Amino acid sequence: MEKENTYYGVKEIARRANVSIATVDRVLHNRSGVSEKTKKKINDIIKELDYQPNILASRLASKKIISLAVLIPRVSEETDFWEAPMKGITRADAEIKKYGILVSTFYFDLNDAASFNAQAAAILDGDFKGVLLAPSFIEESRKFIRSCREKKVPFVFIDSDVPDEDNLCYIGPHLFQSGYVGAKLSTYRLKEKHKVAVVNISKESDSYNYLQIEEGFRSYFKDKQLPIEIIRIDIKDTDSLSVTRDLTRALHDHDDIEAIFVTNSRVFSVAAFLEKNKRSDISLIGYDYLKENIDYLNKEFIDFLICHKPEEQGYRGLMALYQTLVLGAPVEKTHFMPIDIVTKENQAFYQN
Amino acid sequence: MEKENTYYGVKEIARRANVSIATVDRVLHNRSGVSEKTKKKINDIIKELDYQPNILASRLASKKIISLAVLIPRVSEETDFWEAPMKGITRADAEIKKYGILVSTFYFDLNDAASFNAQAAAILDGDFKGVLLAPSFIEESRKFIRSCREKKVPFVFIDSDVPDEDNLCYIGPHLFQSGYVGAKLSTYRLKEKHKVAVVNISKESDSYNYLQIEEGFRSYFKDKQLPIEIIRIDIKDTDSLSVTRDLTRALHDHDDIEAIFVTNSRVFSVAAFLEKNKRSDISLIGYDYLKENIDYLNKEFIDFLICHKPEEQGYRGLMALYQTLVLGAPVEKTHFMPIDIVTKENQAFYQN
DNA sequence: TTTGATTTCGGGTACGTACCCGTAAATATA
DNA sequence: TATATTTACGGGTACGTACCCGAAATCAAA
Repeated sequence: MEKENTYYGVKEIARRANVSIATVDRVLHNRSGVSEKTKKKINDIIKELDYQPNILASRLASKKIISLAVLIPRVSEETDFWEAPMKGITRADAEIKKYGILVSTFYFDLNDAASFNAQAAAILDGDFKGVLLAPSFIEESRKFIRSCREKKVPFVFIDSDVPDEDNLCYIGPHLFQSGYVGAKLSTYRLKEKHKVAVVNISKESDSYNYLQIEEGFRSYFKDKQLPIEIIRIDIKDTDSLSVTRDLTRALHDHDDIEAIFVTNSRVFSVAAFLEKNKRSDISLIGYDYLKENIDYLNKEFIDFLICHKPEEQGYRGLMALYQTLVLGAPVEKTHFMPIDIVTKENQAFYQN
Repeated sequence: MEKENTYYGVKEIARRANVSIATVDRVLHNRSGVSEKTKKKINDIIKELDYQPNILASRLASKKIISLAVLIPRVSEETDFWEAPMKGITRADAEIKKYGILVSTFYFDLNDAASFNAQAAAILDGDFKGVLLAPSFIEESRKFIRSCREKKVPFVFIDSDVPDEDNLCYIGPHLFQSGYVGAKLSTYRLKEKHKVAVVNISKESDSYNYLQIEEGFRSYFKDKQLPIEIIRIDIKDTDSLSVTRDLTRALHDHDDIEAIFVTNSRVFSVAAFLEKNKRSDISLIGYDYLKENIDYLNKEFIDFLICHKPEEQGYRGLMALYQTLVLGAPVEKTHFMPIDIVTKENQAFYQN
């Protein structure tokens, strides 16, 4: 593009190196057929001119399709949380389609690690140039990304991190600090009893994510040296009967709980319980901008929702792959999402 | 691009219409030299095929530069609020530069409407295809955008709206609801006195923006039927001596104020006052993610900052012009920004 | 030295659109 | 009717890069 005088094209490089543009092109794309001497000469000029490829021309001319795989949980009856990342992915897909990018989505069942493995295998069978994944199953994910690494396929994590991996990027919350924020929010309606509950509604009580959130939650009270008693409530069965049974027992054993902090998006089932039992005196904090949660927020049975922009995570995850594969631009290794505080008053304008 | 079988190019349209691609091109760009009969035939085929231009090819081939003007306040000694929108604008500029877009920025002084007019005139003198502006001066803005409208130059507002104008888009907060959120936040530390102050630190006490925020603030207490007494404090001179003088007087007259809501980003000067007078018992809420404000947030002299993502506004404003001028895509008339609640605990991850 | 194989290199075409310029056809004027 | 003007249309080139294929040069083997 001659619209900017400081940009040179392959023609100028070829002129200075006394070769054809075909040779310059071979060097740019690391194809064979150029002598080491010529290659060095061209690379020096590329560096000297700070050559920047014209992406429009490049993608127009190239017949290569860049296939990307997305590996995320399927939207389930229990939670439609995964609708939001998918929405972001669809948005990014529409934006980058014009560059010859083809996105394929592979869903797995959050309750079935075998489905994750099956879809991971399908991805490895295909010719994908990049992978965006939610590493819900840590060990299975490690196995999958080892294969990606061997094939030199960049991968991006969303929603949760797998520590010490060579991922291109992690885009998700800082979970410890998220729990810390939860603790602060649970103090706003504390009166005198100073007892709060941490509720984990999940088949797995000690997942890596949950532990970090709880650790952050407890740290707040320790840092502030607040005389708060924290009751941990584990609810393994996620159906509403079980939630009712377990909460009934816990609130009977601890009848002076003033606030409840739910560590994931199933806070609506606690809110339903509080509504049914006319316990609007208990402050409730949980996660995620889901329709059920918003409904209880508006009815004031939930005080705060903590949200990490899952839609934006999906969008940014795919854009990170585009940035590295198409633009050849650097990507920030870790992108922590904001820890958003959503209330009844500001929820209408929340951007997930 | 034959990568997607459902996309047809100008060649296919020409083939079906039995004309050359040059004629198709003339129709696509509304240039003269095509008979009505041929034009209709081509347009019918365009509609039938749902032809979508290849933007990469289009901008590569076109020699036209699309100039956009940005008209925003200069960063001042009083506030560097306007750094953030500029940052977003720069980011968008880098992203869309490859499409042949040239962005020029015109700054005005927030204390001098004449500077706004001078820059507006300079913009009208140039050949700009779109304008992004902060309509800080309402009447001057109306005059400017009337000229834009006559020249058929689309314009986008950020930060505040000018009602009933033919702007392409408004990207900014819903100010009434923002004040409403501020009121809710001011209740969290109310104990018994139930008296709160609304502080306006500005040369103009009745600006359109301020009035909407205060109206929202008052509406919250009215809606909840809370027995709250609201004290309005107007501070016309914005230097710290005046702030100290006016706050001292106000707190003397109302020594039972439990919370202060500042209607703009100058909340740091109230925080400085509270710090100096050891008034950590007063809850303080204000606006904007500025360094001074964050410092007082971390020292717990500010409880909450309400933020509207000014950087994102700048980014989206410019992207809206790109969308309409380059992509020919529809743009949503009003885009209300989130009303973000920033606390000491979540500020580190806030995305402005 | 001759022949065959491999490597290096460049011309040319392609991508999908933008736009210039020349030519033919249609229309207006003398 | 002849001439001048205007309109409609198409061929061709351009944009900056990607990549194929053929030719020339170099290297290795007989």
